[in-house]
Amino acid sequence: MAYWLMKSEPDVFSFDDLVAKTAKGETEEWSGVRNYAARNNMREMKKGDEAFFYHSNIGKEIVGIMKIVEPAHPDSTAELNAKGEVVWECVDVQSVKPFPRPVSLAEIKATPELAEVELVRLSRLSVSKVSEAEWKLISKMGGL
DNA sequence: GCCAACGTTGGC
DNA sequence: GCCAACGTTGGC
Repeated sequence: MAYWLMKSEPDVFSFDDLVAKTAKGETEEWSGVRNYAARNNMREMKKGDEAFFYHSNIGKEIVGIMKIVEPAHPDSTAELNAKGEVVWECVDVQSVKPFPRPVSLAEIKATPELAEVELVRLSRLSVSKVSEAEWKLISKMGGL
């Protein structure tokens, strides 16, 4: 099983929004990603993989865990390219559980073991990889 | 509001 | 295929 981190601006779509959807038995299509590196990461995702939910701009903290319920499929919101192909893809997600204590970007940056985490190293990438060691440490910092 | 980092575009 | 110009993301 692989681990990931996905960003969203909470005033657009927050972790609470995802929790509400999941409670109703619905899934969320992680659409709108228009970056090849992020798309390639989504293509690598498998059903059952878990991902941190990060609030960018507002909060700047990891607030919970979600899971991949459907692997990458064409993004219904994406326009076709000149050849009529779908370039952009997305995965479907549901919430798993919130962090009892959100883990801020400042905290992550202040933790030497997390210096290489892609959230910090590739700050503009909206879908990034998290190693198992990083996953465990951040979960612990979040109170899980 | 500014700026660094990075991706994309387009001229050559 | 290179590179300058420009646009976007996201932290500060």
